[in-house]
Amino acid sequence: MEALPAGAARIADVATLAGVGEATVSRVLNGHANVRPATREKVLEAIRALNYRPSSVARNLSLRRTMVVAVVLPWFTNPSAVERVRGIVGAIASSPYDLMVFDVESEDRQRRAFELLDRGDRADGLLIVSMLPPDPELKRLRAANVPCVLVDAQHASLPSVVVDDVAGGEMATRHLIELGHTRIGFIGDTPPEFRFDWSRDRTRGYERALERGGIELRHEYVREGTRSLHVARSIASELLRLPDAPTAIFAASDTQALGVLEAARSLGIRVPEELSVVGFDDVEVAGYVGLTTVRQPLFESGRRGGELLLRALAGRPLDAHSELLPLELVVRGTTGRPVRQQSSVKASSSSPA
Amino acid sequence: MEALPAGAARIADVATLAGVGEATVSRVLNGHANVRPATREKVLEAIRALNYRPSSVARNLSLRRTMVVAVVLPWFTNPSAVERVRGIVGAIASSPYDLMVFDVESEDRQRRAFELLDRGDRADGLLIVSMLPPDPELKRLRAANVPCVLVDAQHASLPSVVVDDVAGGEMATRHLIELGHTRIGFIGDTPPEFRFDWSRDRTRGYERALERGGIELRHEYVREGTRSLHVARSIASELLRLPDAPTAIFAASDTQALGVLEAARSLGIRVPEELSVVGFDDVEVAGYVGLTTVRQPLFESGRRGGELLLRALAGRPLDAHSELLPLELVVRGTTGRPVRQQSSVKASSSSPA
DNA sequence: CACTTTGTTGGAACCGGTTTCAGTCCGGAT
DNA sequence: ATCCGGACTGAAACCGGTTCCAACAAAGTG
Repeated sequence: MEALPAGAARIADVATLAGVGEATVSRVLNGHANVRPATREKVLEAIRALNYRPSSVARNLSLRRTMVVAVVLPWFTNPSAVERVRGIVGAIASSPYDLMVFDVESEDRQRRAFELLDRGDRADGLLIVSMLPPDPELKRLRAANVPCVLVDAQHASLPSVVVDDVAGGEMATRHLIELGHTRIGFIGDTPPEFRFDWSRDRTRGYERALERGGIELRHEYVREGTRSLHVARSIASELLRLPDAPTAIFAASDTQALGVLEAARSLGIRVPEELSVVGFDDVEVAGYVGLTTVRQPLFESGRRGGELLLRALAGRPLDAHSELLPLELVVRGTTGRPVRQQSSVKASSSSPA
Repeated sequence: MEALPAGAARIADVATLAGVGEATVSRVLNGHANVRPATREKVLEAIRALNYRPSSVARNLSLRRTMVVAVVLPWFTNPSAVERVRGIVGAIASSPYDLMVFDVESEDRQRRAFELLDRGDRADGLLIVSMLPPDPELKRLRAANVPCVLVDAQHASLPSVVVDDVAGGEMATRHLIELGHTRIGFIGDTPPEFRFDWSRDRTRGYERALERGGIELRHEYVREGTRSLHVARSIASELLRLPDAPTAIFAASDTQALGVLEAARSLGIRVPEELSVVGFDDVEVAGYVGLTTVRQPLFESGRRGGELLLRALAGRPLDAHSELLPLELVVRGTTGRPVRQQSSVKASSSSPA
């Protein structure tokens, strides 16, 4: 008579069929002790018969726990962000937690995301990537006792996984200086309000390297634009058309460095003979195009962040310690010694292939 | 005296403070009609005063709706899968739904994911990428009335977004044949049980192209391996060391094609002079290394799948129609005419090693 | 003025679990 | 035989919303 189940079985159905109380079914489900083996068997039998599975929503409500970890990040379109997410996925995969992704491309969406999250009823923990939540949100998160870990961002009151962007910027720039460059351009990132300002730190590293190298900072060499390939390309074009154009450019991200390479190509400027280019990140393509860059462990940053969060969720206390991941200069084919040029006399025909 | 809230405000608190019933608060929250303006204002005032925000879990339980869309996919590590996810994120971002990601690298995790999902209490809809859920799960999903859309997979009872893999395989192979190649190798994918078997279709396309081109199929040219760069590389090495080695290789994915390129490089075989290579997908790196490949709209497939699912969630019926996305051969630098080699004199008539 | 309507409202019953708490049943000790 | 503690068990009170339904007031109708 009841061909179609008309909805999944509830715990009450199991209890009825097994001839026990709901509490007992719950105890069996959660492996609590003190259930007589015979009773347990009856319950399991009923569960099997009804193909019963508890509703996780109801469970969440009752336990005040969701078994979900949320990742909040701006620009999921960014390849380096994706790499971090992959690390996070890797870390979370072997845990009982599931993953929710919030791509907050605008401040509006950011607010919405945190409104959902800061009560702690949508996710048990947060991984915040490459951005900083506004302070009121942080307060609420703390009040709701939702552990957070920052990845590629830093805050006095939160644990984080970062790299030393100042050192990285300096590393890249020093490499160019050591090769003999003195006219070194920089293409940075204009951070939206809500994003973490790592670009600024790389700029500082750039400035510091120049200073230590005894090279005067030229403001017309320092430009900012959104972190996109084609914006970087047009900025690079301007830079390269300067009367006294730089012989090297340090771009604050690989994506932007690729834009610089395109600009050079379309202007007929040869790399690295006439222009050296350094990027930052070491995304996959960097290896394929032979881009010299500062490698930061993107995947690892996500994995590590995930681990820290899991640890916090497991109840182990988590201090606001900031974990520093190593940077490494990867020298490939886009950097070389500058040619002595006044009016681009002769391109050295005996350049290293 | 109550400095710390000791937990977020509940609807009851709002009701009390506003001096109305809970039902009325709920009406105000959900914009129901028939609430006197004065009452509404009192409630809003109380909400503001308490900084109240409804618990989404409680809401979910009551409404039997989660406002979550889940993406289930094997191998989040795969760049083409990531590209699809980005398309999905793009489509979902502009909707009221949030996104959950289930990376099911093993059958075990797959089962777990569907156990969570098939009751429909964790997500309102599913996007299943590059895999096929087992039939019992599909039944449960249908019973629970959870709409599903397949991306890069096909099933008689479900709507899907796909490409014509047979045509794609044929397209790639025909390109090689038209260039004059007759000894064409194929490196395919060994699909785990639970994954959708597109590799098989590409193999069929390969076979069909050979047939139509009047070229005899040589089984020693057809190999399978997991979809990874280094496995493909070692397979390619074997292929290239064959006494009568192929002059061209069609790899069922760009990742594998990159492995082939590496194998060629380490064997000192020049591409495309001595070996032509065609991939499949057109991931970002393909453009940078100049790989000839069959482009499939990865991002678009995710976006389109997301759209279809949103439509279904909006109540519009959704038939099991399969949406076909276009393929396009992108000729770059890894394919060319074969050179006449002397060591092998008319291969097909003599004995195959 | 009595008698529907119609517009607002709050009590209470859900949604489907977990957990407290009080009770039952039992063997062992006095 | 009586008492006591511990092992099991189920009714009921949560978790925090939504919504049915009955109640009641104000307004419209005869």
